[in-house]
Amino acid sequence: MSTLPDKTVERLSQYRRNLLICDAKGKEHIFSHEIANIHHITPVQVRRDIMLIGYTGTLRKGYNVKELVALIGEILDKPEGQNVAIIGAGNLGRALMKYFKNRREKLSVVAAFDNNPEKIGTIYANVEVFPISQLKQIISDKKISIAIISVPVDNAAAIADSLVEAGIKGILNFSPRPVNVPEHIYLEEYDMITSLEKVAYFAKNKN
Amino acid sequence: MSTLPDKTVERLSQYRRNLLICDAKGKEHIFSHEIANIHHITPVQVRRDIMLIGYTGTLRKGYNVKELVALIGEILDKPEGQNVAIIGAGNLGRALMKYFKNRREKLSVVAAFDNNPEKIGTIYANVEVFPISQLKQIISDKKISIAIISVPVDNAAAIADSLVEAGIKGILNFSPRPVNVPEHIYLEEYDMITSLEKVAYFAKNKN
DNA sequence: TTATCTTTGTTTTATTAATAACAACATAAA
DNA sequence: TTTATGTTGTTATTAATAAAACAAAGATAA
Repeated sequence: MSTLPDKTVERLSQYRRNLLICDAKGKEHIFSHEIANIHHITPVQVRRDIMLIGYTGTLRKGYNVKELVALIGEILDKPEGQNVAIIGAGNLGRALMKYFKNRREKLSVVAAFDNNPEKIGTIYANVEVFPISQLKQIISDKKISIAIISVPVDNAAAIADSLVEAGIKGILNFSPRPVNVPEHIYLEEYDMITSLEKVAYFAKNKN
Repeated sequence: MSTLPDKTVERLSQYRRNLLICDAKGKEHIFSHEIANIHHITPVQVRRDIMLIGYTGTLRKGYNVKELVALIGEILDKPEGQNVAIIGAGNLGRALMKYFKNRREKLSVVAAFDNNPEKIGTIYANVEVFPISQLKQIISDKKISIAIISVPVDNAAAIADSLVEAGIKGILNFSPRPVNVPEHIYLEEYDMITSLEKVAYFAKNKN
């Protein structure tokens, strides 16, 4: 499977989340327009995404929920799983730990890091907090390939450098300043302030 | 000014953030390629965005930092300011309160809401926590036009309904299930799980 | 049996966003 | 004075994304 479009990957993740809920409710089949309604998009978009991953529904019943979930899993997940570290155990870091706890079988938060001595050694949502000085060691020991940066903005750049050095493969940066990483590392930046300012801008002119 | 492209609005918010840092450092002028480097985009993109808001730099010195910040403010901000409420004072909610504290003159978090009796009446990052039962009253009293949803996923839909009823103009939803709001309200959804799964997908095949 | 309805899968078109190309201009250097 | 350099502002092109259009197929009902 050649790499899928960015936006399709995002939507597949979202489809799966809600398909799992449908499955838990005992729903066996689902139509493209039902999926579309949940996500505020068009049914065509849904069918196109599903086409791209090579799944085929049945004409009268739509898509088999379990099968579709399984196939999205094959596409998105790495069979042997991926381990995640959260750098920064402040409010945001802890929110993330709770969020991701037992969320996905193939994606586990296995360590957190912080500089605050009071936090080191504590366990939150099953995740132990280590000192940042041990970053490289533990990333290697625990075979961590993905990191989430949730430290204050002034520390983000240094953390990113350490992560690169430690051999991380993907970074999700929540700090509001972009970080620099080499080409071979996948970097996703998300900035809450920008999201809020965007809402403010578009809400400004609403009657 | 007709409405700007989505992505341009996002970038303007980011430009401003970093221009303010430049200004604080005493930097008076900045070139498009300097801005571009910070944000990992092309100088053309920067110039195009700046063109769209009608600002003009000088040929040899680039853009005047203070002037550009002021103009972005005129574009993004509402002159009389906008008030924000955060619904859900858990880890994520508190992270947001801290994040936005004194961040923008024209965008102030003026109330938080939660159902937990222990949290009600407490003040975090200068923001008081009110019971959700008072949502409508306080949104009206404090002239709040923007809300951030950071409650557990099962409560998000009901909160969204209340917010709509309370006359909110824009919503930023951090819960992982999309909410339904009428057309006349601006809705931005952001889902951390999707971001992480996206990083995992694209990092998966890195060597 | 035939017609109708509904839904999928896929191609075509439209929209949005990013990039490239380049003229205009000011400064500095020759 | 003339040429070279580097930057902006803007138009043109390309790429990415979403939407529309529609054929195919199977179920249902007439």
